Amino acid sequence: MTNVLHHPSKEDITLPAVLGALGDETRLAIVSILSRHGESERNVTCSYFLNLGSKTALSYHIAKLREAGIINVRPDGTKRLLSLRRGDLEARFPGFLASVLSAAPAADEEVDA
Amino acid sequence: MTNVLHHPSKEDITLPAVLGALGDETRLAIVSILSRHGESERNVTCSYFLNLGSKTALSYHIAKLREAGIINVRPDGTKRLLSLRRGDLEARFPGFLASVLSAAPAADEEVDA
DNA sequence: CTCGATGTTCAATGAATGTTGAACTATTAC
DNA sequence: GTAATAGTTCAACATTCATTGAACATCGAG
Repeated sequence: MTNVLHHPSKEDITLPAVLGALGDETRLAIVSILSRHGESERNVTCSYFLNLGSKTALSYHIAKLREAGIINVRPDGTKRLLSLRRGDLEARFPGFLASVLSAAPAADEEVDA
Repeated sequence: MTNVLHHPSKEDITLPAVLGALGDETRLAIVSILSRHGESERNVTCSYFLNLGSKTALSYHIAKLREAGIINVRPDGTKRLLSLRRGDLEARFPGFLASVLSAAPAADEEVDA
């Protein structure tokens, strides 16, 4: 059925949805870590965050971030490549993402490498 | 009992708490309206927001904003004067409040004046 | 002191949230 | 083909969240 992942268009990203999505430690950590991985999607998949929770929980959180318009999820084989929607967020809420990221917790990323 | 309203000190304001508090339409509207009322507390009391919900609901939301460190609540007689903690928020998360406020919904403030 | 106004507290309620494990789909490797 | 890998979906569950109405506390005015 809905095999296509829905992403809100830039203009459909709303502030309450973004704030709500980021108001969770796990999701904030995902975004923070994601921001430290260069521009495009680079080998950052869902399982990259398994240290933050079970794969079911991650699926849930990542869907929330996607539906809020914060991240992009692109299927690549059996994996999903994740990336921050920096441009869209900056266009929609100038300065917002930068201020959040600069204040985001150090995010002791302990990754299963 | 605890007749004194607790406000977190500047350094105890955390990003997840702030994001969580702002991830609610009613509270975002309160903050938005509050930001449009000059610097200090100026005749802006809890009942100023009665168009946004019942007084019980407002008491709840205003307490949330206070506990998150977003607003200051100063008792004045039987009223409480509300004000944004602009300085503390700016010191803690530079640029954050400005970016949120500039993107916040127009806040059709219909006040019982 | 009594009244009216401003808010808070409490218990109850329903909705939304986040987590889990099992089952499932889809792709890749062999 | 089978098996392994990567995620999703589902039902169940516990927790938190937001709202309501009733009762209460506090202050100012008269």
